[in-house]
Amino acid sequence: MGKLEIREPTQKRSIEKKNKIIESGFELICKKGFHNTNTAEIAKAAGVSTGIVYQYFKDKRDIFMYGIEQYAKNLMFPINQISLKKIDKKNIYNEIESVIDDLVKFHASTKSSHEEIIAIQHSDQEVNEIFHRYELEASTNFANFLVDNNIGSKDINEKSHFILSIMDDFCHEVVYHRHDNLNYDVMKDLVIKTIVNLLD
Amino acid sequence: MGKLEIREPTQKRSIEKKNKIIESGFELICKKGFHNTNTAEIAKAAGVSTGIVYQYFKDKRDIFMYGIEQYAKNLMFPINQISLKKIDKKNIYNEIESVIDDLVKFHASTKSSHEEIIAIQHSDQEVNEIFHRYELEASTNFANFLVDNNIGSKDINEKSHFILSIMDDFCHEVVYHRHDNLNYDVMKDLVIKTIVNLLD
Amino acid sequence: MGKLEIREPTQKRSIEKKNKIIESGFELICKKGFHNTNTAEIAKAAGVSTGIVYQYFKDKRDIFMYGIEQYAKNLMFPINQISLKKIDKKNIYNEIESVIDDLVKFHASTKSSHEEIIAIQHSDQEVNEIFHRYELEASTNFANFLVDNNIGSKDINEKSHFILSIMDDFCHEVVYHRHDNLNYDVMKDLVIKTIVNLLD
Amino acid sequence: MGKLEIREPTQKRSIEKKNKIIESGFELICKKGFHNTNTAEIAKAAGVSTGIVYQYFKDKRDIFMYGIEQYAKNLMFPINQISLKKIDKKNIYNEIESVIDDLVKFHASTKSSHEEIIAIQHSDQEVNEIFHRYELEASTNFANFLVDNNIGSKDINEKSHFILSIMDDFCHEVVYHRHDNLNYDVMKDLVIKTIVNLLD
DNA sequence: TATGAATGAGTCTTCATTCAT
DNA sequence: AATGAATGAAGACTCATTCAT
Repeated sequence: MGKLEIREPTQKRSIEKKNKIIESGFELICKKGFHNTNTAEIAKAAGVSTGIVYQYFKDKRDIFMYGIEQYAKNLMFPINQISLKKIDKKNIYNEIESVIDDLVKFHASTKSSHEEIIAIQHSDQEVNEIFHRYELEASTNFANFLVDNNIGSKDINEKSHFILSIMDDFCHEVVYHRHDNLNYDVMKDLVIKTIVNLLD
Repeated sequence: MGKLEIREPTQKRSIEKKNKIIESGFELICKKGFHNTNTAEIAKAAGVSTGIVYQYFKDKRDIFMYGIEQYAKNLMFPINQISLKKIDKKNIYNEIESVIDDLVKFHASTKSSHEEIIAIQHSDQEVNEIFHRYELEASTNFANFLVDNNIGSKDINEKSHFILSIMDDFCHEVVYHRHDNLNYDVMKDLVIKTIVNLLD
Repeated sequence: MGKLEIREPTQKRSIEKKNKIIESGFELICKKGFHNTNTAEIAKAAGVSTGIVYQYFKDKRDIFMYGIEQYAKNLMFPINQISLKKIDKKNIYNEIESVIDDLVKFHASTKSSHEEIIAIQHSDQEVNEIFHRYELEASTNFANFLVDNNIGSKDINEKSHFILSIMDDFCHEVVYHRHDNLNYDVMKDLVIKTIVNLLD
Repeated sequence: MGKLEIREPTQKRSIEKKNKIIESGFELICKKGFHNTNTAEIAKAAGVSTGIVYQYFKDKRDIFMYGIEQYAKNLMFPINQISLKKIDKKNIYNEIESVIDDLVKFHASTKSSHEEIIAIQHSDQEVNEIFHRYELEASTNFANFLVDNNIGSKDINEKSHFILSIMDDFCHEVVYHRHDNLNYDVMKDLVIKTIVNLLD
C-alpha cells in the first residue's frame, strides 16, 4: 500500500528513459544548482512526465546521485581516463608535461559542471564519500603505474597522492581562477620540476 | 516602494544584535546548508524576532554574505593570521614545519564551517569573488614576506601561490580527508622538502 | 527561471475548475475586498488546493482580473444586455421608463459585488481601462440603436453618453443611496422627461 | 494597563503635529493606496516617530478617516465651496455655464487624490456614510439656493439632486475620462440646456 | 507504464502595533 | 511626550511528491 516501489527498468526503452532523466537532471542541476532546479523542469528537459520520475527515482536527490556516480567514475578524476603509457625515464620532464597538458584539456572540457559538483561535494556527506572512493582509486592506480615504471618506489602512496593533488590544483588554477599576476608557464615549470624531484 | 530601509545600527546594543544575527545565522547555514536553514531558526538562535532580522539585513542571503566577508577576512586564509617572524634560513625545514603545524591547527579549529563555505563558494559567483580577493591578498603578503627574508626571489609570485596551495592541500588532507593508507608524517615531510626545494 | 508556466486548461474538467476559482475568488474579493481576501480562502471556497491556483493564475490579482473582465463584459454595462427592441416613437416616455425599470432591476441583482468593483476600478489603472473599453462599447451600441430608430441624430455620441450616464446615476441612486428626502418616482419622471427632451 | 488612551491634543504644538500626520498620511494614502502605504512612511513624511502616531490615532485607518472627514467637508462637494451669488434669471444659461466651469476647475485641482478616495468610499461603509452626509448637505444647500432665487420650486429636492449629479458627472467626464470620440463643448451645451430645462 | 493535475506543507518577507527607554 | 527598536502574526507563492485516470 502507499508508496510504490522504485522500479529497476529492464526494458531497453525504460533504461534509455532513466538515463535520459539522469542526464538532463544532472546537467540542469550542475548548471543552475540543486535548489534552483525543480523536478518539473527536469522531467520536461528529459521529455517525460513528472510522475514517471518517481517510478525510477526515490526523490530528486536520487537523480542527482546517479549523475554524480557516473561523473565521479568517468570525469572527476581524469587521471583515470588518460592512457598512461610506459614512461621514458630519460625524458621524464616532457612526459609529465604531456600528462599535465592532457589533464588541463580534460578539466577545461568539463568546466561548466565542475563548480556546482564541487559545491555539492562539500555540502553533502554522501557525495563526498563517492568522490573519496574514486579519488582513492585514482591515487592507487597512479601509484601502481609509477611502481610499474620503477619510479619513486619509496613512500609511493604518499607521493602519488601528493602529485595528483599538485596537478589537480594546477589544472584548476589554469581553468578557473586565472590570476592576472601569475605566469602560468612559469607555474607549470615549477609544477613539473617539483614532480620530477619527488620521483627521483 | 513602501519598503522600509535597511538600518545601519550605530548604537552599541544594535551593533551587538546585528553581529549576533550574523554569527548565529552564519553558523547555522554552515552547519545545515543555506537552503536547509530558515529565517525563523536564525532569528531564534540569535534570540531575536524574525521581523528585526529584516531591519538589519536585506534578505536571508545578506546575513550569510556578512558572515562570509568576515570569514574570508579572518579565517579563510589563515596564513594572513599567522605571525610570520623572521626566518632563520639555516633552520628552514623546521621553520616551515612550524608554519604548517600552525596552519593545521587553524584549519582544525574552523573545520565545521569550512565545508559548507567551500560549497557555497563554488556555487555562488559573488562569494567566489570575495574569496578570490582575499586569496590574492594572502598570496601577495606571503610573497612579500619571502622577499623580505631574501628567500627565493625569482618567480616569487608563482612560488608563493604554489607553496600556499600545497600547504592548504595538506591541511585539508589532514583535517578532512584522512585516508587510511597514507602516512601523514611522511606526507608532511614531502611537503616541507618540496617547499624548501622551491625556495632554494 | 524555474518558474512553472501558467497552464491554459483545455480539458473540460480543468476549464470548469479554473472558472470555479474565478467565480469564488471574484465573489470573495467583491464581498470582502482584495486585501482582505487571501489565497487560501479563495482556494477553499473553490474547493481546490492553494497550489493549483498558481497553475491557472499568475498571481492573486490575476484571478481578480479574469473576474473583472467577465464582469465588465456581462454585467457592468447592463444596457448591453437589455434587448432594445424597436422603439415606438409615439410612446417614447413609456419605452424609456421600461428600459430604466429593466436597468434598475439589473443593478439590484448585481448590487453586492458592484461597490467593491467600482472601488478597485478607481484605484487600479488596468481595471479602469477594461471598464473604459466596455463603456465605450456600450455607448456606441446605444448610439447605433438610436440612429437605427431615427432618434436624435445630431450629436448622437454625446447624447448617447449623456443619457447612459443619467440612467446609470438614477439606478445607483435607487439601488444604493436611497435618500430619505427624495421621492424616486418624481426623480424617475425627471429623468425620463430629460431623456425625451434630449432625443427630440 | 495595556493600551494607552488616544490623546486629544490640546497644546498648540501637539495639534499641529496631529494635523501634520493627517495631512501627510492622507496624501500618501491617496497617492499610493491605503494598503500600499505603511505607517512608517506616514510617520517619516510627517517628521515624527512611528510610536507617536499611536498616541494620536487609534490605528492606521483612523488617520485616513480624519483626512476623509476634512476632504469631504472641504473638497468633495465643491458646490459647497463655490460662492453662489444671486442669479440673473434672464441670463441663466451663462450663469450655469460659469458654475460648471468653476466646478471643473475645482475637480481638476483635486484630481490626484480623488480617485483613491472614491475607491475607498465604495469599499468602506463608514467612509461612504461620511460622504453621504456631506452630499446631503450639498444637495440641501443647493436646493435652498434655488428657492431663494425663485427658481424651479416644484420638486426642488429631486431637481437639486439631479442637477448636482449631472454636473458632477460632467466634471468627471472632462477631468478623468476624456473619450476621444466626444466633443466636450457639445456635451457641456447639452448639460446646460438640460439644467435650464429642469429649472423652467 | 505513463500522464500531468492536484496536494499542502513550508518559507521568506512585510507591517501594524507595542514597549523599553 | 517622544523615540524607534522590537514583535510576531499573516500571507503570497513554490515545489517535491502523490494520485486519479
